[in-house]
Order: sequence, then structure tokens, then C-alpha cells
Amino acid sequence: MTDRTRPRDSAKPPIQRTGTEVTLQMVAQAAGVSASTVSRILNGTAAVSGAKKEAVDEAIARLGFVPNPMARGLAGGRTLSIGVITQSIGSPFYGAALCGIEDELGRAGYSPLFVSGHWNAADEARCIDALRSRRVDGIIVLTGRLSDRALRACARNLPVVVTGRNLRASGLYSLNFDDFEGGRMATRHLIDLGHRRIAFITGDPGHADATERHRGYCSALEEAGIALDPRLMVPGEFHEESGRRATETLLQGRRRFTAIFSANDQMAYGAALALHRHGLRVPADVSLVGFDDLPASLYTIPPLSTVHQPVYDLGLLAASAMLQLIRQGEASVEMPAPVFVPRESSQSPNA
Amino acid sequence: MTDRTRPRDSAKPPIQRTGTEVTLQMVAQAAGVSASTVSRILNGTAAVSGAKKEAVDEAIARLGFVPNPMARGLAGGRTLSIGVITQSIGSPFYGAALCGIEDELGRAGYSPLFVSGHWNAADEARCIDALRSRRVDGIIVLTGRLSDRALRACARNLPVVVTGRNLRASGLYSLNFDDFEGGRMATRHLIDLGHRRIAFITGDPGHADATERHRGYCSALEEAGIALDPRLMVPGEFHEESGRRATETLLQGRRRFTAIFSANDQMAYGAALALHRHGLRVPADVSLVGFDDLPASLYTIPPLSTVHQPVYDLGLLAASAMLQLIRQGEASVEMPAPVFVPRESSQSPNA
DNA sequence: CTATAGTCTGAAAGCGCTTTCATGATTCGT
DNA sequence: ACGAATCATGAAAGCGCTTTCAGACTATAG
Repeated sequence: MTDRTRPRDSAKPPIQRTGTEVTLQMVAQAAGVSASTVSRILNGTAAVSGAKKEAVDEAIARLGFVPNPMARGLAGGRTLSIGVITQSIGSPFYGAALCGIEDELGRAGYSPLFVSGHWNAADEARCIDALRSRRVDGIIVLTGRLSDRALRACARNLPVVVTGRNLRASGLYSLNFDDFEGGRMATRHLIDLGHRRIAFITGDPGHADATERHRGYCSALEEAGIALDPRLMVPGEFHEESGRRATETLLQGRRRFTAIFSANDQMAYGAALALHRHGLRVPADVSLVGFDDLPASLYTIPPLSTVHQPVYDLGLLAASAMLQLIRQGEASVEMPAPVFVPRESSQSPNA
Repeated sequence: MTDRTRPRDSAKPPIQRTGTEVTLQMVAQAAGVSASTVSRILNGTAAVSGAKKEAVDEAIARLGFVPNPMARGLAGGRTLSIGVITQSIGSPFYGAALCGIEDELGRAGYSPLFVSGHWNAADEARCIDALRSRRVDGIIVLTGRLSDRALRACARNLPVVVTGRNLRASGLYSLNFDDFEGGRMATRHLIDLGHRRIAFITGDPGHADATERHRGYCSALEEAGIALDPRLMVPGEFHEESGRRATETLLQGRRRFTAIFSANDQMAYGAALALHRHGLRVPADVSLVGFDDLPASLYTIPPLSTVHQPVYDLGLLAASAMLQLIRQGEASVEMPAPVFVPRESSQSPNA
């Protein structure tokens, strides 16, 4: 009746776990060795004679034993799980990164624990607390709003990998895409095509990547001897609607332009719609260039020229850096350089 | 040196957890009561005198105590975590559902554990094992490929909620959107507009939702006295590229049509691109209707008429059903009815 | 007032695993 | 060939929490 392995058979939870969870103890018994030995084999913590190892492996296979991560975590202090703070599971952009993280972590036997920060520092802080209380072995932060200071503080207790920033601290690794160069490439592409009056829809100024892309835009323009025109730079917030509105503003303004560089693809979609509403064709009347290369950008009409971001790889690398951090205390991975992908949304202004 | 609360300070992991995790034991001591009492207060398992409760609450607050879920799970058999099998964290479609699940579960103090099944029954089975080994308190399956039988078997040990099917079993709750009705509505919309030759791009025939939508299409046509034409029904696989190819096939075929109903939005995007390549305008030359109402469909050119799926709510409801299942052993939630959202991609054929 | 049933409460026994510590079995150096 | 160093192994002590069990009270009834 009080046997906890075959739990409460009262009315409340009519669903019972199989009473037959195989434990390490049972494996030990079946193999005729002690629990310690099984544990050692499981973790490779110490040398074990070949014969016993075989016996144990056989018993594990026969019984279908799966170690209980809870117990492992409790006893060993590790949980083999990594907290991942994303802004919104379900973000079209970070989705691929999550896949990358999952794949890389999975290969190493770790599982990710995803939580959403909702683009909000307070929420993110709460996420960190939640993750720590779940005793994750490390935290990967995808570009959140958290202050650098908060991140550094967190890294004092737990390995932290963060994307979209450049921070250096022990126990902390940051991984950044070259947004500046990407912004430059996109702008240069338009310049090379012959555009001179190139509008720019900025991203959320609170994001480093937004400001970096903006810098890239300015840099390319200056390099080409084109004067910056503040009236051609309108604010956006990285989502479609803000891109649409920004373009409306641009269209309302008296400044002519032959091309728009949008600081991300999602805003470019909004921009395309606004242009369409005004009877302007892309690229015949206005060239349009994005940034991110979301999967959907291959299927916009026309397909969007954009700066490719290897988001999946970003996830992979972040996870890999985390693993390095855990194992060696330091990490070093190399981010791929930005690549511009010309498609059909941009062409010469006079064509 | 052997104090485990301040773990290994050898060379290996140079990152230390704060040695100061507050334990229930410490709270008990601070409040001058036993651990049992603290536990009882934490879980509301038994009556505790007001005075002690206050003292404990105060101690908890003062020490900033957070129960360790690992220990809780080990001792209590529950983990307050729910496994969620999605096909790919990062899917544009399920993303919103994940948010819904996260929100609803969070409100009840549960955390989701997301894993990707990759549209593959074997992977999903592996996911289930992994989740069970992590001792989740229940599993939510978003429409996977797993056989009904496997799901039923799993539900014998663990509460299961599954979307996209109609199954009934104890410990199992299924949650289905009315794809048939949705398909009918979309088709009827086109018929009402005056279309008679309506092509259909099917979804992956392995999915119940695909076949249901197809049935809806057929039903609406029959209802209107329009003969089904197999040459107007082409297979797709729910992703953009398959929609593009399907449309190419359609265009290559000798059968004329004035509208396309695509079994999901993603394929509709592909279809739009194919039409564009052939110089056909949407909706002037061909009307286009999708299914799902992805966020991006608001910003396609032109914005896509489609059947709205309340994906976020689906997640919310699935989570809510899971909570009910855990608490009461049975669940009952109501799915919202499908709603057709006319936008600009469809119009009268003769207009 | 003494039985009798409640109410609280703490001690103690685990949950399944890791890790230290001690031990008996080997191996090596000289 | 003998003590020292090495190695493989098991016993046992937790990790932080829940839950049972039984004891100490307090209230109610007879």
C-alpha cells in the first residue's frame, strides 16, 4: 500500500506510471555487481574490469534501463540540461537556431530547456531564475534584452553563452554575427547596381544588431561618396507592420528614392506590401533588400535579395560553445561571415 | 574539499555554482520547525498552524528559497514538467501553439519540455522515451506521425494530449480542429465568388488534416453540383516548394482553372510564386486561397484569403486539457470553430 | 474527570543516483 | 621474495525533498 514505486491508487490520478521503472540498483543486482560499479560504467568515472563491464552492459540492455535524470541531477549536481532563453518559441527567426541548438546538444547527450523571454528584461530575469531553480548546467541566451551586467553576474555561477553581443568574461562566451559587414554588403549591392538614393528602415534601436546594420549602411554610403540623408532613414521595429508603416512614411515624405534596404526581412515584407498598395513594382520601380534570409524570403514575390544569416548554424555554434565552456571552462567557435544573396527584388534603377 | 555543496574546484569546471543554494532544511531551521512542516506548507498537503505557517513563509521570503525540482521529482514522483512533442521547434505553424502551451502551463506552475519529432514516427518514439526518462508528468503531442496504437499505449502510463486526431481512451485526450469544415468553407468561398473550376493542392496524404481538408473541398464542390475533376487535384507536401511544383503541374496540364485552393498557406506561397513566374496575377487571373492563416499571410502580395486556425489557442487548450487530465483524470475543452478570412487574393473570376 | 477522537508536528525512511572511503587483490621495484 | 604502490570494487553516506508513522496535544463527549 505504501509502496511508492506503484503510486497512490486513490481516486485522484487514475493514470499510473508503470510500476516497473528499472533502477540502477536492479541492473547492479542482475549483473552481480554493486551499484557503484554500474554508475562508474555509466559515467566512465573509473576503470572497470572488462568482464563486469560486459555483464553490466548486457543487463542494461536486457532490462532496458534508462538512468533517471532527476536522481542523477540530485546526486551529481549536473542535470545534462541547458536552459535556452529565446524571445518567443515560435519566432520565425530564432526557430532555426533552436533546431541547431537542439541538434548539437542532443549529440552530446544534453537536452535544451526552452523558455521565452518575450523581449523583456524582467521576463528574461525571471527565466534565468526558473532555469537556475531547475538546475540547468548552463544558459544560452539568444540576443535578449538583459543588461550585460546581469549576464556577467549570471555567468559567475553558471556557464553562459549569449548571441548578438560582444562580451568577454570568464564563464561567458558571446557569439556575434557581423551585422555591420552584412549591412555594408547589402547597401553596397544596391550602390553597385547604380542606386544613389537608398532608403533605410532601421530596426529596433535597442538592439545592437539594428544599430550595427545601420552603421553598415552608413559606412557603405560614405565609402561611395553618397551623402547620408536623414529623411531616408526611418525607424522600424523588426516586424512586418512596422516595415509597412515605415514605407508609408517614406512614400509620404518628399524625398525620392529608388531602393529600400530594410534592416530585416520581416520589415521588408511589410515594405513590399506598402509599395504594392501604392502601385509601385518591386524591383522595377523600387528595389528592395532585406536582412536575415528567412526561409519565407525565397517565396516572396519577387523573391527577396537579402543578407543570409546562418541561423541554424548560429544555434549549432552556440550549443557547441556551451559544451566547450562546460567541459573546458572556455570556448572558441568561429562565426561564418555574412553572405549576400541577390535574388529578384533588386535591380538597376534605370533598367 | 569534499563538501559537495561547493563542488569540485579542480581544473575541470572552473565555473562554480554559488555554494549557497538555500534548502528546505535551512528554511526549516530558520523558522524553527521541521522539514516536514515546511514541505507541508509548500504543498498544502496538510493543515499547519497559522503561526508556523507565517514563520515559514517569512523564512522562505527572507532566504529566497526556491524548491529544487530535481529533489521534488525524485521524492514526490512528480516533476511539474510536461513533455511537448512538436515536429520542429521553429515550425512557422506550430510556433504559436508552443507559445500557447508555455503560457497556460506556466500559469499552473508547470514547465514545458519541448522536443522535435522531425515528422518521423521513429524519432517521435525516441522523444517519448526521452521524455519519460525525464519523468515528465504528461505528454502533449502536436499532430505527430505516431500510430494511434503507440499513443494509446503511452497513455496507459502517462496522461497524453494529442492534437490533430480523434482518439478516445482513458488518460488520453485528443483535440482536433474541424479541417473538414474549414476546407468546405474555403471552397465555398470560391464557389460563392463564382468560380467553377477550382484546383486543389493537397497536403501530405499521411496527415489526417490534409485528407479532411480535401474531403471538405470535395464536399463543397458536390454540394454546389460541380463535378470533381481529378486533373485539378494535385499533390503537395505542406511546404512552399511543393506548392510551387504543384502549381507548375497544374499550369502544365491542359485543364483550365480560375482559382486554387491550397491545403495550407505555405503551399499557397509557393503557388503564388509559380503563378507570378507565369505572368499570372493574383487575384485578377487566378484566385488563391490558403489554410492556416499564418502570420505571414497578412503580408503576402496580395494578402492571402485563408481559413484561420487559432494555433495559439490550440496550444492553450491542449495545455489546459493536460492540466485537467492530471488533476481530474479526464478532460474536456472546446475547440473554436473554423473561420474563413477573406482577404485580397480571391475575387470573382469575371471581375 | 476520564475515555476518544481529532489536530498538529517531527523523526525517519526513502526516491535513484554519485562519490568518497576503505578494503582486498594485483603488480612492481629492487 | 617483501613492502610499496596501484587497481578494482563494494559499502555507505549523502543530494533535497515528500510521506509515512507515531507521538504529543487539544477538544469533545460521556
